[in-house]
Amino acid sequence: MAKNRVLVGVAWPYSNGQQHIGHIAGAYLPPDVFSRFNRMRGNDVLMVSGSDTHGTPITVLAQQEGIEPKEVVERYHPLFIDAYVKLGLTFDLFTHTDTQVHWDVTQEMFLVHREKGYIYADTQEQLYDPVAGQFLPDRYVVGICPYCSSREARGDQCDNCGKLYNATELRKPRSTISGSTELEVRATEHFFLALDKLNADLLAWLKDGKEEYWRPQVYRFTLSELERGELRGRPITRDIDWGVNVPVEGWEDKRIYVWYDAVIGYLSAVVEHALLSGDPDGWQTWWKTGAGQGSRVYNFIGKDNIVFHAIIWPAMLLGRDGFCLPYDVPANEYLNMKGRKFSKSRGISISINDLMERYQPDAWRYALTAMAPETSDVDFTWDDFIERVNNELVANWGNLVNRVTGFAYRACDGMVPEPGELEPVDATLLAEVRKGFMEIGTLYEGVHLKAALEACRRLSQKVNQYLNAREPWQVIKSDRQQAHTIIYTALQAVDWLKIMWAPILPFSSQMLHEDLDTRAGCLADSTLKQYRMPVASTSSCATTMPVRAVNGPQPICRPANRCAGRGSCLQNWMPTRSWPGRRSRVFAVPVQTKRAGPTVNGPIRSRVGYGAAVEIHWL
RNA sequence: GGCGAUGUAGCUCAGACGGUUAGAGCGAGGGCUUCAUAAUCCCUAGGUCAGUGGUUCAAUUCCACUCAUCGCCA
Repeated sequence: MAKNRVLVGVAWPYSNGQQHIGHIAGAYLPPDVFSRFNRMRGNDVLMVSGSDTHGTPITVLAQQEGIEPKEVVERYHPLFIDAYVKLGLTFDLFTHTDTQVHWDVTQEMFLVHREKGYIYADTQEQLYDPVAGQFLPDRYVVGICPYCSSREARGDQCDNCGKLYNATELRKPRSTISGSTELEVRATEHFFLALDKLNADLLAWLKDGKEEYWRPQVYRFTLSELERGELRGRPITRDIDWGVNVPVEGWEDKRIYVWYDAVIGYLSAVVEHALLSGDPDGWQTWWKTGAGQGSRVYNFIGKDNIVFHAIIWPAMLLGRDGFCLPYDVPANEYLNMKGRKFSKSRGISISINDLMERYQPDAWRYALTAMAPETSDVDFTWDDFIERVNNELVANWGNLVNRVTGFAYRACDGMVPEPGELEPVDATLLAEVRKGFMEIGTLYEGVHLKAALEACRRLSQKVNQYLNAREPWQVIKSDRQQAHTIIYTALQAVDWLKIMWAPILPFSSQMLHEDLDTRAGCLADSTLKQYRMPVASTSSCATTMPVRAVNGPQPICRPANRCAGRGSCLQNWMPTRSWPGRRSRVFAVPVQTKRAGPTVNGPIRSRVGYGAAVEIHWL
């Protein structure tokens, strides 16, 4: 495994509705912060995800609205992309599961698993609706709970008492498709993934050092599941007509169950990225083990998804030889709205597509990182959001930048001053800030993003303290040279801090980057290595560079207006500047036309039949 | 029901192979300062660390159980 290759897999959102800030805080912003850090660190990073286009949530919604599942996907997929771009999420590829590549990769994996004996066929008894002429998977049937007699129990589980059962045990079952209660129990054949055969291997993989760095709740949950040794075969096909075809003769009327194909997206998206990059075999560099190959694979998810990413997907990879298994699965808990789960149906929701209409991206990135539910569920409140942005981000870091660059601009003719001999206090400050590269870098690397944010804030405070102690605005009246030394020191500290902040605050860091050096390029293209230099010879804050060429520095971030949540209070909180695109990334692929009939495929690089990619620029 | 997690100052969270006065930020009260985005900086107040029982010389930190909340149960 090559340590400097980092593959960041982000949970695949169901494209059956808009996402809310709970999703962002839990599973979408953290991988971006992490990826940005790794890129600046000089690692090769590939961050991929896409819309999960299959599954009953989508077909149910389509049925309700009387439209095709594809139309549901086409409605929400672009909304995801729009919000991600505005928030500055740097996906190398955000695709979806209805691409030819994904179908090919999925079917290939299915065939390999089957050939190796990890997939077998078995019959199940299931409810059949003669009126609709189809079998009824769990979400398509309701009835009376066999245990607590609750009405409106779902096909597989009762919401009231939480019991699990087979739909055939339901009393008075009713089809949600036709409404019919004249249901039959029929035998139906399905393929199963033999997880039991992989239980021991999974346990060995988990126990091989994962306890050292996995989040405790993820590790313990996974461990307890595996140690019981009771993993069972799990059905991977269903009697539906939306999803990836089963690549076996005689199975044309069934589809691969969404959970099996969705996680394969982590592989198929890399394959697709390789094809788009003109290097069809490039995916192996990321996924295959062996000399000079492989990567550290991270899967950022919510806590509801742990079983799929820490057990099932690793099992599927073990079922093929020579593939990298997840290195870490940093699952987050939930960000809730005042103790209640975000729920679109109950009107408890802040959609991610609303976020950028209200506040600038870095405000969200800061607040949601600070509030991140890393160890337990967290309540989101607007007051909390406003206070964090105004009293922490703006007051501490934003104001520091403003006072330092502003004073430097006015007192030193818009140039970074030539420092004299550093006093011990000056050198001490710079030494402390420089240590932050190591300390904060370690935190980012271990995905302790909240702690990294706090460490950044603490260092920013050190610089504020330093300024209050040194008072350059007083010193300059009597000793110009010493004042210049102080300003230089503060500027250097701020210049370093902007790098430490950059993964969380890419937009404002870029703004400051340009304020300190008008010839500066894109900060996201820089690597931390460049900045690990002794103060005396640092080039990042070169003494001949203007602090800001024309009108003096502008605030890099501004206070948030108190009327958040009620709309139309945005005028003073939009990004203060915009940039031309600096860096292009293949980002989105339009939903392609649904293909007809089953596809029994050959090698996975044989087809490139997907729609045109879109180039997106990001910082 | 089973498994896992969470429950620490008003709020959001840290923390401790068990051991002197349990930490931070925000909020609150007071003060200095004015380079700065009514920001900074300093000081103060605030907690019987969910409850009960157990192990121990000593537990908030380990164990058991209870309660509340969340996730998973293929």
